[in-house]
Amino acid sequence: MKSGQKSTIYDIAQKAGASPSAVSAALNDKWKQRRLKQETVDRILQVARDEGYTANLQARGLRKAESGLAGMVLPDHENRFFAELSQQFAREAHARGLCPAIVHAGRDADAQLSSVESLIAYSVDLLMIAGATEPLGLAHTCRKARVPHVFVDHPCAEAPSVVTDNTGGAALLTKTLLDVMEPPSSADPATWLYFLGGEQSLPASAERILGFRQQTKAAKALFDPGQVLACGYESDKAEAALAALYARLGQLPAGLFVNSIGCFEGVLRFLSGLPEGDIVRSTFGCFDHDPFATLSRFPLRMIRQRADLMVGEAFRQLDAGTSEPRLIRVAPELV
Amino acid sequence: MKSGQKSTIYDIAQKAGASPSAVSAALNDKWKQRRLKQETVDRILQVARDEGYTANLQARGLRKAESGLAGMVLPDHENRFFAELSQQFAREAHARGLCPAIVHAGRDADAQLSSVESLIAYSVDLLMIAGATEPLGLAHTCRKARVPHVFVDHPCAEAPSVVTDNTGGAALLTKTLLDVMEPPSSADPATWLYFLGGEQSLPASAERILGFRQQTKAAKALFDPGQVLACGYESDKAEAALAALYARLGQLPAGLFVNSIGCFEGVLRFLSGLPEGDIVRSTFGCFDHDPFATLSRFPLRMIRQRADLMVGEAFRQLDAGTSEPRLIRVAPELV
DNA sequence: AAAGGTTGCTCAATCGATGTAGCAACGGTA
DNA sequence: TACCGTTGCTACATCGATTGAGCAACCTTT
Repeated sequence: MKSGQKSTIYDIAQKAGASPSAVSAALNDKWKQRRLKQETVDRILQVARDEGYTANLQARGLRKAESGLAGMVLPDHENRFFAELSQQFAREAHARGLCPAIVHAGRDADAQLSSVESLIAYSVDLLMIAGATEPLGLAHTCRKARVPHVFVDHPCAEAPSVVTDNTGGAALLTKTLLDVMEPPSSADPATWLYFLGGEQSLPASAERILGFRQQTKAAKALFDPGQVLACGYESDKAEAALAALYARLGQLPAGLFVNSIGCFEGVLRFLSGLPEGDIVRSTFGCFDHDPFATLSRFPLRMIRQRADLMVGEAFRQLDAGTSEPRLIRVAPELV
Repeated sequence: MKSGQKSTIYDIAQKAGASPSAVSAALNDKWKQRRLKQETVDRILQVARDEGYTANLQARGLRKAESGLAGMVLPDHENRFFAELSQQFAREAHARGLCPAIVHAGRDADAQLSSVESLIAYSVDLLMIAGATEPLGLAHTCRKARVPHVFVDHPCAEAPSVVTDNTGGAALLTKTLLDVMEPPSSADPATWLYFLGGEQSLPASAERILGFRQQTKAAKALFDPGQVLACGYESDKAEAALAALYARLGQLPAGLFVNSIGCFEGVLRFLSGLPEGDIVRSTFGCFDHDPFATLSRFPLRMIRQRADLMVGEAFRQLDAGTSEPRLIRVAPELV
């Protein structure tokens, strides 16, 4: 107080005429087990309050070999879904009395690894990893350090993981779109439903494509491998791919399943150059959600990943203490 | 290694046939000052590498009375602007060799205070506070703990602060909207430009309203206090307020200055229930930015706060070590 | 009065890294 | 031979909180 320095249990002990151990016990509500008099405890707590004492969590962490920190690693925050994940993570961490430490590590595997190592060096009590580029290495590091960990969004084959039910979500969106469209005919590619965006090699995309195929096949609306345009995740690529499709068909396709919000941005850019009439004949869906996408001038079905449920599931895994691999799928919702 | 436990400098010392001090010196590149033989150092480093040693940052932090953590407190992440702030913060923290610890504290003053205290308890090396509800108390706590701190978005009268030039930005947006609209007439409230959202009592809103008033007055388009609808920041409130206005006017107003992206969401919800023709006669502006909003079905001018510049300025304040109050305004851009 | 139990506390080691102070061995100088 | 300087290292206290072990003082019991 006097010098503006933070006070320690030693200061408090002195002012309260007690020992540091007594102070510690009093502050941690362990005074009954340690058989301190109520009176002594009251005295200590009074002094602590007067001094504005707050524990040095590094010292506690060092002693107890834990930190009270909940670590999260994720690629970035510019994505609505990740933003929701981190928000929910912070909420749940708080509810467990942990302080969230969130690190943006980008998409680079090495950067992600160094972020994980750095969090481990702080003795984080748990680690949630979203959008891991190379999950196996990260899981290995976590296990070596005995840190409870869980993967979200991108699963890991060797650790508990929570992911969106991509196949189911894609199937749902596909079915919804087909229900709204005129029945496609094999003769005319312009009447087909196309899948746009993502990469075959990535599990998430692959699963969505699977869901798309299942439903189009069931509805006898799968005619050609060319219905799936896995052009990548960048908006530019999606814009270009759609432009090419438009040129080939001479018009927009009857239906378009857009694989991510980034791609959808590209789609919107392309559409903004078209006359109104061209657009209203088409049906659009997007596997991702953004409240502002409702702004579009045509009806749009969207799949919203349930960040809240996913984080909840992830914490349940951590609470359960399982470190065995396990894949949990959370159904997304149709908006 | 063998037991999977993390190794310490003591383990390394033993395996390398050296003392813990020597190990510490070697690992911290202080061996020249400590006069260790190159050979010894090499031996130590080799062992450290083999063991996969990483320092216990809590122990180091305890000893050095610092943590290598850069703390940030912000209300939430659902807002694009805050998301950008935190992203930029993480980048800059990283560039300084610090690990970002980002806490979502909501808008509640007590929650924010306890977040700040908690971060201080971890001996964060600096603290950036965005959107503080009651900055003075927070600043006081930081000063008492001698933690360098800076406020962003919501300024503090007693500490370095970086804010958007709200007045200037609002004036710019107002002027832009008025330039596009038909000249409003005092006789017909439906021809007016309205301000929607925010709270008079909050500095940011007050400044924006000031900028709005300046420009509408200059353009002789300020007719009535009722032109400013400070209904709060929630989308529901904004939706309700706009609905009420619509009911009163029998139509949409000629111009609408929406105070934040959250409010704009409410506006969009309301508009989605209206026929196309009703909307095209109005001019919209929003003091906030979202990439998707640029693709809306009506033209929309947006003010984009420069999170990147703001965080940069904020770090410059921290680097300079000034703890004296100082208010830095960063001009936003029109999109 | 000796033995045993309870009450109310304190001592001291511990966590892992850091850094000052200092020790031993050697070479050179007077 | 005694003295000093350099080189290469180690010992030990320290940061602040936690916690097992243990010590007085007091009260019962036989």
